[in-house]
Amino acid sequence: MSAASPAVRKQSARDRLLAAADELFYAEGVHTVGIDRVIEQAGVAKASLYSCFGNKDGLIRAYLQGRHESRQTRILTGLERFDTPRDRLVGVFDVLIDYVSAPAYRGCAFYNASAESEKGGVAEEMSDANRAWTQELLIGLAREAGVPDPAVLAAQLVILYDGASAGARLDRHPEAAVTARAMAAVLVDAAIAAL
Amino acid sequence: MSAASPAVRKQSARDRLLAAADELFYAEGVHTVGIDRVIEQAGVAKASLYSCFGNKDGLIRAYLQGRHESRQTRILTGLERFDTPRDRLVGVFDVLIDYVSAPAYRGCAFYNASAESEKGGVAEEMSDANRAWTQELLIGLAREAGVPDPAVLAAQLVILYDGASAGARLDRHPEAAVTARAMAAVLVDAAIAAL
DNA sequence: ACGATAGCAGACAGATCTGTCTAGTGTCGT
DNA sequence: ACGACACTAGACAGATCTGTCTGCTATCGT
Repeated sequence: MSAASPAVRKQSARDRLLAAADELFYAEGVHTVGIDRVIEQAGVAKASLYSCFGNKDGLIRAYLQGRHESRQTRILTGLERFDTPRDRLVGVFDVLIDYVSAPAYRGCAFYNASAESEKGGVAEEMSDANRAWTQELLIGLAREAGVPDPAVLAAQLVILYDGASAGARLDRHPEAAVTARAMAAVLVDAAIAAL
Repeated sequence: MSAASPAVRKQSARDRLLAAADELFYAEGVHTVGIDRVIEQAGVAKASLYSCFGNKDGLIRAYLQGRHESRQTRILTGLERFDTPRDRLVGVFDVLIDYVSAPAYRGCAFYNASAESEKGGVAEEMSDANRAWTQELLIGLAREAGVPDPAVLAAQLVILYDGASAGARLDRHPEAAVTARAMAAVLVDAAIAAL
């Protein structure tokens, strides 16, 4: 009962705003969706939005930051059920298959956001951070698996990952992710066998 | 001279409009760029735009149709220098490397356009046509190469292609395409060797 | 010479978007 | 009881966007 959490009553305006932005921005695009739509769905006053996030760019940043964090936990917890580094490397694609199979899947939130933002904006910055995290995750797993050149394997897996993500989006079907998982398994096993 | 070409003088308003739209829409997004920017860059009256294309959606459709056709010729002519079906399959990735290495490269025009358009719109329709063409091209080349299952190889190459395209965009560097080409070569050779 | 066609210039309507501001409400800790 | 705080409701300004409309000009085929 410390003074740490000031508003446990229902949900702060900030949280409702973020939830609405997450849904609308992802489904229809950060530029297509206007401020009014967000505050209406969140049931929040416009002044609250600007008090919490400064401006629309701040809201977009928070939206992408939230996507980044939820993706990290989704992958990390999804990987817990696998025992070996080899299985975890391939398991990243199992998590991806789940993700792109959701009916609401509309591609990579970071790619989408930067496709409709200007060069060098918030979207690019957040996307870079997200990609760096993925790359390091894969390199770390590859190193644990003891493959000769972890960075090379990781680069190849990133291509499969991006291809699966984009393909599932454009085809509106998760098949590409299933194919990518199979390709990733072959690649990982070959790299491990090359010891 | 027949009555076939009515305006050889300089360049029709339609052509200038299309050139301006191609540049601006690709560089900044179909939704971000307004009609006024396009007509200003084209040096054309607003009424001409609406007389030529009906509305903005019509201009977007024509822009994507133009991208589709120029991509077809770029790939087809780029493939002419290769002699065997095997080399042409891998050659698709050589053409891709050239494309993503251009400083103005900003990812797949169809993905970008559909990322900022609503579901079921023009962008999706044009993207579907473009992807179907690519898939059929790869299946045809794989069949010519005599691989056991052309559709499977084509599906795998599409993933590499999409991954290279998206990766080069997000990393702002063509490296992913080079890696994808190497992966494609391994895949194609393995499929041919499996005869 | 004379329509027909294509194009230009720009005002205008109506919608929509971001961001600001005022004024008021309810809840908390003290 | 009271001040601080978070929030609400909505008007408002100013910009921007799509699309229409009027009026004018130049060129081309016949």
